[in-house]
Order: sequence, then C-alpha cells, then structure tokens
Amino acid sequence: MSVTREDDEAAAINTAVRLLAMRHRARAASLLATIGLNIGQEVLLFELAVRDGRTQAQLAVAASCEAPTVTMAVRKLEAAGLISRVRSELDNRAVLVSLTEAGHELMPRLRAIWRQLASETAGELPQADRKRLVKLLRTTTASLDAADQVGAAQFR
Amino acid sequence: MSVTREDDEAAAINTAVRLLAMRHRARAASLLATIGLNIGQEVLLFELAVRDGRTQAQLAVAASCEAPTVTMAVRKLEAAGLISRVRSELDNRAVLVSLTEAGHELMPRLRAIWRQLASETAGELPQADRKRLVKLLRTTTASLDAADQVGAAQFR
DNA sequence: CACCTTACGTTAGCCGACTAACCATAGCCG
DNA sequence: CGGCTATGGTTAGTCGGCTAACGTAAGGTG
Repeated sequence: MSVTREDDEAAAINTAVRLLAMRHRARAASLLATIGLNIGQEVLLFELAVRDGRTQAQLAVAASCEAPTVTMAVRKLEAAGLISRVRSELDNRAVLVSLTEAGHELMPRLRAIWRQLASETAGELPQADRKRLVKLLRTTTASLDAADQVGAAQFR
Repeated sequence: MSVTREDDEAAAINTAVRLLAMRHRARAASLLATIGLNIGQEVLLFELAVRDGRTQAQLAVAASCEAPTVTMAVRKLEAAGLISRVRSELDNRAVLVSLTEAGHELMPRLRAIWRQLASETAGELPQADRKRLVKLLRTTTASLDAADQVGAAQFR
C-alpha cells in the first residue's frame, strides 16, 4: 500500500469539497424549484437586483460563468417573464437585461430561500465559525484561481 | 432596499460555496485530463483502490452518487481499460468491478494529481486551518443532508 | 409453490456548465 | 477610408449529474 499520509489529507480535502458542492447544489435546486426557478438563474436575478440594466457580458463576469451559460439562463428567465432584454442604443451588439415587475416581486421569496439555504448549510455553526467558513472558502477559491492562471500559462 | 444583514450573510455563504465548487471542479477536470481521465471517474478508481471487486450499487453509495452515473462512468473506465466488470456468481443481477493492471498502474499518477489539487486548494493555509476547513466542510455537508431529509419527508 | 416486493443495473431524457466556432458590430490605426 | 482586431452574443456539441421508467433476478410470505 503506497498511500501516504499526504494522500489521505488530499483525499479528505478534495472529497469534502466535492460532497459539499453536490449537496449544496442539490439542495439549492430543490428549494429554488418551489418558486419555479432553475438553478443558475438565481445568480443573475441577484445581480440584477443589485444593479439593473447590465449587459449579458457584464452578467457573465459578475456571475463568474461563461457567455453561453448566460444566454440560456437569460432566455429562460425572459420566457418566465422575470426579466426583459433590450438592445443597447450605445452598442448595437449588446443587450441590456433588466428585472420586470414580476422579477422584482419575486425577489423577496428568492431572498427567503437563499437565507433558508444558508441556514441549512451553516445555521448550526456559531457565528465565529460561520465567519471562518466564508473566509476559508474565499481563500481556497482564490488559491485555485491563482493555480489555474499558472497552469494555463504553461500552454503559451 | 429591503436587503437585510441576514440576506448579505446568506449570499456570502451561498456564493462562497458555489464559487469554490465551480473552481475546484474545473481545476480537477483540468488536472485529470492530463492522465486521460474525465471528472467523476477518479472517485470510482479511488474507491476500487481501497477495496476491489465491489458492485456498482456499492460504488454508487461509496461515491455518493446515483446508479446511472456509475453505469456511465464504469462503462467509460472499462473502455479505457482501467477496470473490468464480471457478473457476480452469488447474485446474477450484480456486477463486480475491479481495477485492471493498467488501472492499478495509473493510481500513483492519480494520487499525485489529487495531492496537487489539494495543495492548490489549501496548500497555502496553515495546518490548523486546513484541519478546520475539512471539519467545517463536513459539518455543513452533514447539516445539508439533515435538512434534505426533513425537506423530503414533507412529501409523505 | 406462486406471488409480491425489493434490489441491481440499464435506458431515455433533462439540465446546467463548458469549449469551439460563428456572425455582427465597434473601434482602432495605417 | 479600408481593413484588422477585439468584443457581444448565439449556436452546436460535449460532459457529468439527476430522475423516471423498465427489465430482470432475488427473496420473503401467504
């Protein structure tokens, strides 16, 4: 058996991340379904609630996903009547996305679901641990980003 | 603006989890690709390395995913020559999955990649924080599991 | 023994995320 | 001005995960 202590630690970290990711996503999907949303759409709604009338490209950056993902999500949100899309007058390529009245009205329920999910995730933790958790999650995410930059840079 | 402090905390937690999940998965996929693996397959290989000759149903439980997911992953791993499938003699429904020679030989490289990923994720953290991170991830995962049980129980 | 239920595995179909390739428009610059 | 490059958005196709439904085998029970 050539499994070292390091292997065990690596497995512990990687599987812990993977399992939380799966559970959190699954639970989010389940909760969002109760208000007729699919997962992935909520991110855009939250972003638009903060600042309306942004382009899809801006939303992709804000949501930290790719353009085609935004295209599909935005299309379904529009079909659901929650957002509207209008061509920008300043840039004929760009599309400005805004919350409709229905979209605005949905936000309170969406926020409630988001609080519920966060509570189910970390609600049992003491306040200090919750802070720590978020901090650690952000640190590790940033660390992975940096590694990915380097990794990608090798192919230039 | 009806966004409370609680909403902010909820968003902080949920987005932090979501972002780490995305980055970690993406980086894992990128690293696994260097040894010809697709994401999702590594879990089964690790499980088989621990105990060989398990049924797909057992693997599904161990990998914490659903049966059809195992079916597809196992099929591709077999096509890649890394595992073999034989019908169980004790139970004609079951299929026993085992690592092939090639599968065993791949493990060291797979472990190296897993260490690399864990290092890129949490390598910059002091040892104590790494411990804390894993503990927090597991606690939150368990918490979500419990919530999901309750949530699902409502439909009975 | 026959039946009903449970368990294993597969198939079909859906969904969100990605990449690659494409079209159209903007913007820069010789 | 003409053309090159960069940018916004869409389309097509892939992949992993899920649920639902199916066929088959095992196993308990009347």
